[in-house]
Amino acid sequence: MDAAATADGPARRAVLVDQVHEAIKARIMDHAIAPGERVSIDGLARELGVSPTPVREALARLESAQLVVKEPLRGYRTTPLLTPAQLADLYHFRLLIEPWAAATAAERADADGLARLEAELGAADAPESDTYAAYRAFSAHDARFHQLIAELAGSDQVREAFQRTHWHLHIYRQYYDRGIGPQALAEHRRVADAVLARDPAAAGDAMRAHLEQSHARLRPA
Amino acid sequence: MDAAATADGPARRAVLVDQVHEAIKARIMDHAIAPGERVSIDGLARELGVSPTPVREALARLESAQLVVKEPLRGYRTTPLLTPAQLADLYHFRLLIEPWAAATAAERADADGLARLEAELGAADAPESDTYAAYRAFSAHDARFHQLIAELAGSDQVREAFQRTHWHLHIYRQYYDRGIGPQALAEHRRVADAVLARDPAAAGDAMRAHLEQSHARLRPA
DNA sequence: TGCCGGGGAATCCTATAGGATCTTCCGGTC
DNA sequence: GACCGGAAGATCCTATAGGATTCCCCGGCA
Repeated sequence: MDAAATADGPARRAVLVDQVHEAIKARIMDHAIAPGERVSIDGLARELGVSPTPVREALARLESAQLVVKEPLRGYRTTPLLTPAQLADLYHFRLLIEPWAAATAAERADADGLARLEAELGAADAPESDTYAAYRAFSAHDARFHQLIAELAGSDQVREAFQRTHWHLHIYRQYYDRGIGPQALAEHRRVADAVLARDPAAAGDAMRAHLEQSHARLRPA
Repeated sequence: MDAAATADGPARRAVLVDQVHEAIKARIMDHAIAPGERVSIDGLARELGVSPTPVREALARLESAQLVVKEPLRGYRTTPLLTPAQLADLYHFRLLIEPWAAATAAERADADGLARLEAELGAADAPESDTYAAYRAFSAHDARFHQLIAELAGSDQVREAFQRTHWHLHIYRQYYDRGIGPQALAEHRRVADAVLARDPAAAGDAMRAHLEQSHARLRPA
């Protein structure tokens, strides 16, 4: 109950509102609720078998996280898909912070951190199938990998900033491409190798290349 | 009541929960509730003369914005003050994104944007007194100035990332220094002059210097 | 003196109720 | 055929109620 407490605390699952929050987030991430679609408070309450009160509280949290937007007296909607311009802005933002994080991780990471990085890469290889389950597994690895890089760089600010971008990308990505796992994984491997070799310049370059190629993969043709 | 609608939309003030949200945020910002202090849901409801339901929803929003943290079945607390290490991390993060924003603003801003920048600087000069009201006015100008730079650079991501940092800094700053207005304002002027002169390199350098000096002013002696 | 256990009060959490607002549909009018 | 007005239904918003958990104090015991 100690090492598992990374950011969310030990065991927050005693309260209904947290379960509701996770359930709604999952539905948005999985596109059980499409981007831009209306989200009914009472409807969700009926569907989840709870009262509207915890649903309301969960939606308020999701609003600050920008997964839904609120129109007073009219209800909530899921956040619309990013426009190409917004997608470009988001990747530009990541280019400002993540290459720095990779380079700094190569400088500062301790032995334990490098071991965790190696373990993350090892555990996530070969997303061969093109199924939805495989996609979700890859996406989870992607989130863990980038957050781990930020953590090794010692910056909570960068880690949290990445996390916010990741939610939007997760929603966006499914619409355009699902066969991106192996390519991204190979790029992750190059970043990790540079970090493990303690080569800051190479790590930064590898991360920059990864982000640019990732953006290119998502950009609509 | 029209020009004030910068990012929040025209008139969201028809719903009680929004008023409650603003009221609680103001109390945290003004230190009517100290950092780390417990925040009682029922207590706030009594104090504001409303029922606990909208208070709950407002606190859930503030939780995602990281102004309060929740301990299930125990209640909310205001976010503790940043440690010196966290403060350094936050400024490092700003150094990654804001000099870029200033340089890009110098490249891309249109005539209208430059006029707004000039107006912002002109309207905010001479915070001579050391009163609390003067501090609040300066802080509001500071937020607008940095967000305007991000906006001129064309990046919503940077603008939102700055906004999140500003909330924490606002809370932090009051504990250490209140006579910082004139210095910061002079640095803002240098940034703005470089942007108005369309000199990206100078704008980036001026912003970098501003952030480093701002950090130095806040760092505990 | 220090530690442990129990009881009451306060607080949190979820459900429910009723008033207010919005949406939708339908008939009437131009 | 197009536009406008009103009524029914659904939805949102706020208040209130009751059960569950936690906090706090105080008396008993080592």
